[in-house]
Amino acid sequence: MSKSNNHGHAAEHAYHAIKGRLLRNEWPDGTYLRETELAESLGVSRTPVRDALRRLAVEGLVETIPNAGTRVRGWNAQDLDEIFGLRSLLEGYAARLAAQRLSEEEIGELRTLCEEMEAIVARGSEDRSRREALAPLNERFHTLILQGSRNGRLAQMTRQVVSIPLVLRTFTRYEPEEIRRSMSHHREMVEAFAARDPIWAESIMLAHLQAGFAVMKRNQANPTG
Amino acid sequence: MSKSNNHGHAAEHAYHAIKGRLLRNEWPDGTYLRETELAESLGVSRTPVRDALRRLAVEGLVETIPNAGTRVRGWNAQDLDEIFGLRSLLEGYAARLAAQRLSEEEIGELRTLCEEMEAIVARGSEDRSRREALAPLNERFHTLILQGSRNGRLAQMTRQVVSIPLVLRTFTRYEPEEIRRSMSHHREMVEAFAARDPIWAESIMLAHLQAGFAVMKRNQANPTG
DNA sequence: ATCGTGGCTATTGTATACAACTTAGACAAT
DNA sequence: ATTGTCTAAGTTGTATACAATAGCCACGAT
Repeated sequence: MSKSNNHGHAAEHAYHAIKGRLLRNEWPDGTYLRETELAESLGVSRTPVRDALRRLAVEGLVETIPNAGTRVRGWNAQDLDEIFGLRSLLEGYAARLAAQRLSEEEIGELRTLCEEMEAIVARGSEDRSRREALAPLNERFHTLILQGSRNGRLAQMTRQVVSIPLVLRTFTRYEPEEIRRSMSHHREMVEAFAARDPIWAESIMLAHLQAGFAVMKRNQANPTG
Repeated sequence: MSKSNNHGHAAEHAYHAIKGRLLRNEWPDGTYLRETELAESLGVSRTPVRDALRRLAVEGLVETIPNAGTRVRGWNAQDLDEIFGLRSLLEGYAARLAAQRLSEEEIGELRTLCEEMEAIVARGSEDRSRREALAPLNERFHTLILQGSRNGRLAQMTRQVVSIPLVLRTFTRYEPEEIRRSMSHHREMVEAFAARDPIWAESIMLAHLQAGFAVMKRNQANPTG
């Protein structure tokens, strides 16, 4: 039997639904998200929709203008620089802490993730499907490191910052050499963790993110490769 | 004519009122903040109160437990370590960026703030009143640096992290030597900015925060000096 | 005596009704 | 032609009514 009702979950549902549509880029930048409209399309009232929009505003995905509405937030080059600077700072710090705090089991799982990702790359499938197979493993890899930092606030803040560039990931194309480099970074990071070397771990994390940023910037410049 | 009504400001009012009471430590840790109660005491309905509580939960001052309520969040030693680690990371980064980006006018204002704070210290009034006179100037000093980083998200994140230790500031006693050291840090930071030296600026900011943390930890150990 | 069960109360979550503000457009005056 | 004002529609902000959940206490069964 399903629950007789959806009570208690409407706000959560609205949040995930709207966030999903934002991450899939379904609205152009600047679009006003009308509460009534969203409420009807989701089958709930305006109250939980407002709740969800406020949360998304905190995360920076939309901006709320008092008495006028909330609209989809777009990012220019400077925004991307800001976000990437913060992300590097936070994830670099997380890697530094994680090197001292990850359990052997967690390091083992990171190593397994490396192997799985390398297997996918070795299979050499079409670009789009490979990216879709890689994404959840890569996300798990980074999430494990955040957890390994044993700093809950750091993990939460990082998730906030990282959610924004996700919007752009769909458009990013990696060259074969760049994929290999990314895999190599993951490998080396695990080694740094195993060696319990915070500086090594942080450095390679910074290089890893910086390289990814470079790829994204190149793709922003030439949108349709 | 005053505005005929307070419409449009109830949520904002509720937010500031509740946050103020939280920062003044009016409720013990773990106290459940009942929406109806707060609404009546503020003369508004539950709707804007809920809004305010959600915002405060994002900032980490309270925690919301689904279907049970939101309660005042307390911090243990580990929480304080986490918060301070993050604050150092973020404000250090801000100082590094600000060294390259602050305008000459802003550096001038920082220098003026130093002089004003030193004047207050030289006056040598009673500890409590001195602290109250110093606090807004010190806050302005740090805020200027955050703005000078020209990274809005960094400034916003830092404000989030910094608001929490504010709760504890009331209990913190500085020894004369510590006050002098703090003033000296401010001075040196301005010099680092004037020299446009990011590493110097970041280093002295880290030392400044670390020293403040040490004072707070000492006071936590012996609560009533 | 203890454990399980059932209803009761208090509180949160959601829906709806209403008030006030913002904005756009038409019309008039200069 | 341009500017200002007024009106009206649409949207957000707030209040209130209602639904449903969670925790607690009393009560009964074993």
